[in-house]
Amino acid sequence: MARERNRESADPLSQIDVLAVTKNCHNGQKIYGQDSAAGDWYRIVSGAARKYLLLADGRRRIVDFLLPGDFFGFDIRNSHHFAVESIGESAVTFYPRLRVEALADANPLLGGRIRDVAFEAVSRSQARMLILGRVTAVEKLSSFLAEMAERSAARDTHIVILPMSRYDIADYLALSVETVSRAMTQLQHCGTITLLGRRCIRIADNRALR
Amino acid sequence: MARERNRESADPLSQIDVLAVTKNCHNGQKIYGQDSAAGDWYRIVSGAARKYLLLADGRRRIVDFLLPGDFFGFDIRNSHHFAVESIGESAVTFYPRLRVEALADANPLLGGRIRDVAFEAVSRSQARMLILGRVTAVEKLSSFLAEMAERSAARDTHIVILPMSRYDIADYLALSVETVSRAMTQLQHCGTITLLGRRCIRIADNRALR
DNA sequence: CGCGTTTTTGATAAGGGTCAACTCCCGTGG
DNA sequence: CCACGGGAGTTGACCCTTATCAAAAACGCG
Repeated sequence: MARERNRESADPLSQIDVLAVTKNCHNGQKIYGQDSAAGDWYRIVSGAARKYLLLADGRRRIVDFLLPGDFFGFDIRNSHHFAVESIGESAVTFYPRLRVEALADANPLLGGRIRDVAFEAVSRSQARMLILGRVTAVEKLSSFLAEMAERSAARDTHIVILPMSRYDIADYLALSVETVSRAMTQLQHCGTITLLGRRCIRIADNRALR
Repeated sequence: MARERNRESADPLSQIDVLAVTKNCHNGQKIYGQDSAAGDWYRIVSGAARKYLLLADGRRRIVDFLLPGDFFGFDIRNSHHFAVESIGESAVTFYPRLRVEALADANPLLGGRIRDVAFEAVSRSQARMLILGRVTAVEKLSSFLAEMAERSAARDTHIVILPMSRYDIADYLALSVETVSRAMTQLQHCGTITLLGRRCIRIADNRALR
């Protein structure tokens, strides 16, 4: 009985799962691009993805890293056309937008949850802007690592696994790869972090990171 | 936004106006701050406002300029607490959040429109991130002016009136005031813009701006 | 083991921050 | 009406951070 009540009081958001299809993506595979007819919303199940834009001069700007649980694809109608592609192996759920909206229209609880998800996206986006607004490279990288630690705080908060390459981080922070690398070693020398592997970091001094 | 208001004689969004109160704000007046109980959504009617955050080191980061028609206040539950204050004289409408949500629950069309507003906020936020990600000061300022021209394209697209000070622009672009000023004169020397007044700009070469 | 990619390290030059001085604009009050 | 004052905006000089070019080192994969 108690279990059934729990199921009923479960997140209304799970209602839309019946409409969804989940696909596996390999490294670099495009989930959606500029050309996409864009009838879907998406959610990362496992792995990671990057939302990016190629500038006229050939540079690449990554505007968001998508991690498990993150929804995306709200910005389709935006004048700037982003593309999203998988980082390594990942699993992504596709939600048909029209059918989800129809369901939301019929169910206020679900509609409210979708609003919340959108508001969350706004919050994340503005938090990211604060990172970009920081002055020095070390500050930018520190903020980035703190953000990653917070977002992937499934288990040990002190260990952060970075799914993305240094190039990805550079394009995200608007820095050069070399500067990212230098900032990383500098943080290690200061004793703020410890590099367990090239993409695995232990946060030694959480306070210094923020 | 203005276009959408004109699109149909009865935008479902106008339903929430009956719940709203509009207030006049003077220069620098706080519309909401960290302490706010945060039971409201807001919309700029006239004038402008800045959404900002004071950093530990005393610097100020402006994450958004609010212009007529813009909704804000969605991010109240965010861990980063922003404050919003009026730039010059402005008029702001206050919408009681709970009552608006109740209305949205009862009216799917309204709920959908509110989702759209939230999605728009995401889009704007990501467009802003692209500006911050630009490399040189001239590029940043160019993008900013282009954004302002587009957002305030009520009448002549070529004339842009900046409600905010150079200091505001600097804190928005993560530059120093001096650099903003230098970039402004540089754009003028290149013939891209013409300064009609200190806060009034004519865009001479729209293509060069982007 | 050897090759290519990723990451790190080094040297140089350019762009922006900082400090300082100056000009412009606007409102105030004599 | 004009002088004054203060904030806003501009310009200049100097130093520090970062991008860029270049190369070496570490790692992954066959």
